[in-house]
Amino acid sequence: MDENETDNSDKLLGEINALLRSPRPATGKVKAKRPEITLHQLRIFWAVAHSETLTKAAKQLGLAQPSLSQQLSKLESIVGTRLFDRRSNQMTLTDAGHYLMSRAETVLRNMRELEDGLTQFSGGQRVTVRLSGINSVLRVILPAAITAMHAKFPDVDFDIQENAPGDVLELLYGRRVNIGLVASSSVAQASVGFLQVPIVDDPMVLVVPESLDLSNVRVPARDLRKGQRAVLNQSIQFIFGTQHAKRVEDWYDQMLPEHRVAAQCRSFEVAIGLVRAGLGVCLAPAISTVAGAGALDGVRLYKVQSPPRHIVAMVPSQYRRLEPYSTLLETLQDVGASFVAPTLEATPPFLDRPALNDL
DNA sequence: TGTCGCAATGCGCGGCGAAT
DNA sequence: ATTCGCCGCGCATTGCGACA
Repeated sequence: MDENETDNSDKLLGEINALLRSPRPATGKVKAKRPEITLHQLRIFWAVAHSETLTKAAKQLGLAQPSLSQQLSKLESIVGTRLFDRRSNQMTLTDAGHYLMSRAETVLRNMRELEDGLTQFSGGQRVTVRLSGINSVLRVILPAAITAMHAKFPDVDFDIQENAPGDVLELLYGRRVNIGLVASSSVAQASVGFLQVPIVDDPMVLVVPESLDLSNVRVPARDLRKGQRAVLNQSIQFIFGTQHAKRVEDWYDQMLPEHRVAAQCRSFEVAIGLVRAGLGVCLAPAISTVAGAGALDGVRLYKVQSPPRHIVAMVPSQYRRLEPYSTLLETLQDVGASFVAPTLEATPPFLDRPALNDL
């Protein structure tokens, strides 16, 4: 972070308030205290702007919806204009709202960084690392990393949120979490001020019902029975974001040109259940196949010639050298390096060709 | 007499549930 | 989503007793 940005944070909130102070009326002996914009109001404003409804924002903040309504009303009365257009089930920013939004983000970001920066001076006090990531990485990589961290930093707590990749980035950019764990393909472009620390390469695998032996299949139409071909050509797509969904779809189109989408899932547990039941096959990241004992009964995992997904830790660049984040990143890398993918069967001959696109 | 510590009190703020 | 009434909490103020 730019040092000047921190200094400017205080000034900015002060300036917002100063600009709003109109000359006080001469009448009246007692000067009533003028209301000022508070950080609390800015946090609520930010949350509503991002979630677009008071109800969603209230859930996100852990407050009741009426409280948000009241705080927004206060903020609007201080500002002297509407910040949101109220439509049925949607709150959209007005021009004034957009103007405040750009300033509020700076204030909130700097406050968060100020709080985080001060943790290094907190001595024996407890520090909370806020972390958001996709389910599979949180389940497989994180536990070992946190165990190792507890040995080195017993006073560090973890606030862990499981989210879809888009939400992870949203939380990260809004400085509501310190670290995001996502696939690098989820990050559309290089984000200014953020580092991508590589954690683990996660190979893609094809999950099929146990009865569907593909080990010697060179031409499915010739080597498989009609019923087996039907199962192979029913894809159960394991998706999160639209970008990833498109790439997975391309892979199926190239490798199984006769396939049709039987189901779309957002959790591997559901997808693997459908595969086990014989509904179809599923292309999934290997890490997501690591589950509790017995979870992989009834299915086979095949290697595919598709580039691995790269799991990265997204962090604001200034955290790279700040404890305990720095050690946590190193620990995540150590755990990632020692990750052992489940035992996979060799790529079926008919799939033994490279896919055109990265997943 | 001035200072300190503690308890009681009042006020403002922000929370919530219910009603609209 | 907004409004209303109520409740709890935190803070400032006030009053009182103990002490130097």
